[in-house]
Amino acid sequence: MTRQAERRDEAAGLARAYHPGEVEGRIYQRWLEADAFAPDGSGSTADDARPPFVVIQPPPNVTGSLHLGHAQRSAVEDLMVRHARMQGRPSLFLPGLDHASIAAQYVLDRILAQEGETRQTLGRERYLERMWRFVTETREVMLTQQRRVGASLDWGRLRFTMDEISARAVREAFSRLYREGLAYRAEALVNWCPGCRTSLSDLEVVPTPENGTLWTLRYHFLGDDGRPRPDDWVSVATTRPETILGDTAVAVHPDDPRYHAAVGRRVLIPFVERPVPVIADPVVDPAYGTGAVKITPAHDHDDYATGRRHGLAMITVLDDEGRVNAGGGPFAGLDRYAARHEILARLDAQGDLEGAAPHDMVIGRCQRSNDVVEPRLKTQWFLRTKPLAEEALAATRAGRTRILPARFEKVWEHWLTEIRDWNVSRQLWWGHRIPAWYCPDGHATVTADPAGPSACEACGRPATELEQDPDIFDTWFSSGLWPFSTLGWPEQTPDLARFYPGSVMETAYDIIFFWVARMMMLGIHLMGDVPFRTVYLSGLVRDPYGQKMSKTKGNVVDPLGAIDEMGADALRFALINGTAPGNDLRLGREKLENARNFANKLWNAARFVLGARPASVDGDAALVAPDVDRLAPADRWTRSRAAAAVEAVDAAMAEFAFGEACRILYDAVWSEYCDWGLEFAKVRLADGAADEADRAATWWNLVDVLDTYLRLLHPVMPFVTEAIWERLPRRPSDPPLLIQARWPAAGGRHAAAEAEVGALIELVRGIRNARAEAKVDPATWLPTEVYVPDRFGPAFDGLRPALGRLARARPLERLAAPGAARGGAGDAALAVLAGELEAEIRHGGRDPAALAAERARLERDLADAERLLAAARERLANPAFAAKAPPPVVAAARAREAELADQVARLAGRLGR
RNA sequence: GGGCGGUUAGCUCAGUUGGUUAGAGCGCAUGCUUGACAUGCAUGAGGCCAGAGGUUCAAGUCCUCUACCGCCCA
Repeated sequence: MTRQAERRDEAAGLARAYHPGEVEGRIYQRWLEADAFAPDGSGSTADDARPPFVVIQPPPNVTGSLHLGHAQRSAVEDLMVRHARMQGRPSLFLPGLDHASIAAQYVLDRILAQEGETRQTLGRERYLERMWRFVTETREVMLTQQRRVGASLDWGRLRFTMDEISARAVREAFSRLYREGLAYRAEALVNWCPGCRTSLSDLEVVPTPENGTLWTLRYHFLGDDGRPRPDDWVSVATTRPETILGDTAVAVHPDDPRYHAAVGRRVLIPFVERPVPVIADPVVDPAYGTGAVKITPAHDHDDYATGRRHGLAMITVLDDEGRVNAGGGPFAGLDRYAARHEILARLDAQGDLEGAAPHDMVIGRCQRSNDVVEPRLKTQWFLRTKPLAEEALAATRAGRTRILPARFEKVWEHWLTEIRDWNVSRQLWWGHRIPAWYCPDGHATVTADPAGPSACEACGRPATELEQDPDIFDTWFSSGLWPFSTLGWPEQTPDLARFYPGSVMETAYDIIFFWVARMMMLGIHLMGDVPFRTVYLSGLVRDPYGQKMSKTKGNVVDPLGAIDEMGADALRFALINGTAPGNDLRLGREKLENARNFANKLWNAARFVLGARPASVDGDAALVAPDVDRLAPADRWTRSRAAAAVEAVDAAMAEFAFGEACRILYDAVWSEYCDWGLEFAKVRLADGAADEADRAATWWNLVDVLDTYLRLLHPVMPFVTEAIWERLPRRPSDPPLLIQARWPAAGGRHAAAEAEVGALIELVRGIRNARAEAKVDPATWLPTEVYVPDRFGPAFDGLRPALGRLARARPLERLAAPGAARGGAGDAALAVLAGELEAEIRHGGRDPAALAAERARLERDLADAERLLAAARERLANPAFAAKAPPPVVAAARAREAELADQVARLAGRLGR
């Protein structure tokens, strides 16, 4: 950098390039110190008469760390909140953390294993102490990361799903559901993870394709003497030979002729020597295996249903860790897979293993530990979801809650219609303990009182004889209360009255059932109103190849790394720009670089504006809206284009089209404000001949328009906009910080300026194009004559110096009449036609190559125009078009035809035709 | 098996209720240290909007079917 350049930078007070690392921490601190985040903070500029805007943040896992999905959600949520805040709405953005019991235990158990400990060696109490220590450390990681992203969360209202307020809400919710008969305890077949040693909800079981084996085994029929007949058997097919120990029947299809004679007879289950009947049931698929299947009601969901229909015994043969239990005869103590191996070997040895065939199957695995899920009979708490789901469905059908994008409504409908009861018991320690106490007679007493019941509700036995359920709740139960537990429910707090229901629930579409549905069901039931008006579902963030990011694949982009390198604004912009709601996003380096470049562009535009302040303007002067009459046409154009951006961004925001809003602003700032607005103004500001007041007006206009763009961009790029704004002159009525400032009001379009200056811009483009194609050295000034219709005259005169510079035209003369046809092709002038406007560039030379290029360009333009003209005429020639299309469309088509015809004529003339 | 989404420039993606010439970023080509920015400037090339039917004055956009890819549910 030259010395001179350095001095200029000092003068502007801004570094040559935007360095986010130098401003982000300081800016976030300023927001915090100003107390600008809370709706009722001392720095809030909200208008309390306006309706509040509430986003309760989906609480990330306390033991996790921020990934790009979180970053995107935070960016989107923060964008909505900052926008609402600037509109003067009291805006609450409530932060929180989720205890994520099974995930947290999984993480901690692995750490303990490294220390040679286990959950069991520590015991419940010490384990929980350890967990609290652990989450106290990890929670800071998450919170710091949220700040780095720039999320304007109300930290004073930070909540944790395991804090006392949440705990109270959980107890209260459960005891109410229990009293209403919506929570019940029953023995049922549940999904059991032997690794995590807990039951799981249906949603936590991931169906996984597997290359398994289908074995065929022989069960021998019992003879009249009660002994198995060596030569008389039924062949059954199974993928799980170890479960034969729990078999209580063999089933065939009632219409299967192969087995008519077998139904009603009895076979002997080997090893456990159990006689069981052959039954007929239509669920059996005769085409599967041999058409005869073994029935293990205690270890298979389908068999469980069959067993219940036929009143079969349910014999559990596996324990909590997936080992064969004492009922498993010679195999007791073996792991389920070791037992499988052993059983097959012994069946084979005794000639009862008939065959084995490869078999593609789907098995359930634990979402967390990936262990194969084992269905087991357990006594657990369940929620009756049907009535709750109906209320949730009614709410979305009536539009009391809107789901965006709307296509997810179908998925929503289907899931809630088919919903099954929700198993909420978990055999874990880290979570909310179920507030149910049992007396020796088996009566259950449920209470919201943290001290527990004083006596058994049913038989009056004293508390000392009661024992609390050792289980905890499914994490999603407490998460389901989040929209109101965070606001203090069940206490009727002022926050609850003011901020429930929330405005928008923003989350990724993959937890619509896990979480959104549960919040809806519990919110409507317990609060009497939906928890939020809008559900906004984001897409998933993927790597550049479309893969889901995961630690095991090693393709995870660390948001903090991206922020360090590119800046938080760049990350936010990259995560939102050009996205559509519910659509996945592939994020790669290019998008981040593009966003970083945009932030830098904005920074440099500000640098220019600040550095270009005319000497006559006091550096400390307050921003005054410039006198529009005094402005040059280009200034009015710049102003009007900003007004257009306000309109377009408002429209996009109203539809939650945030990606579209970003795109509009990117274009407006870069392609309009910087490329043309600043370039036009540059010339006027440097024009020594111009009136000092005119120069000041132009400069103030640049400041004013930049101020508008900073406001529009602030929700998505809060740091760089705030950093610029703090150096920019502002109105006396403005607050100290941009975060507190008002969103720009719509209005102020200037149609004439847009049309006139727009046409002149096209002319400059045409001239540049002609020069480039003729290989004119860009540095060369060429005499240029321009024709503009009279109505564009004043605009042309006002812009003449700027046009001259941007088109490298000197001298730049105005022709009185269209002149494109004058010279004819082949003279030493380049002809340019831009709409009604024309230019002739005198380049003097008669280089044959340049002449040929010139002619080729005009030929190409003519061919294009003719093609378009033909299309336009064909359209108009259709009588139905004029008859049926709306009049404005027809009028536009006619005008278009005339314009094209004129262009064709002029181009043809120029080419000597 | 049921449902949803995608298929638009070499790549990644926008495209609001059908309405002038389908856009962007990156990449590519050519040329530029032009007084904010090389994280930049200028100019350009590049698209039968997956395929086939249909509705309409008019279809990337609405309907039907097909193909391929992906996701969800069972």
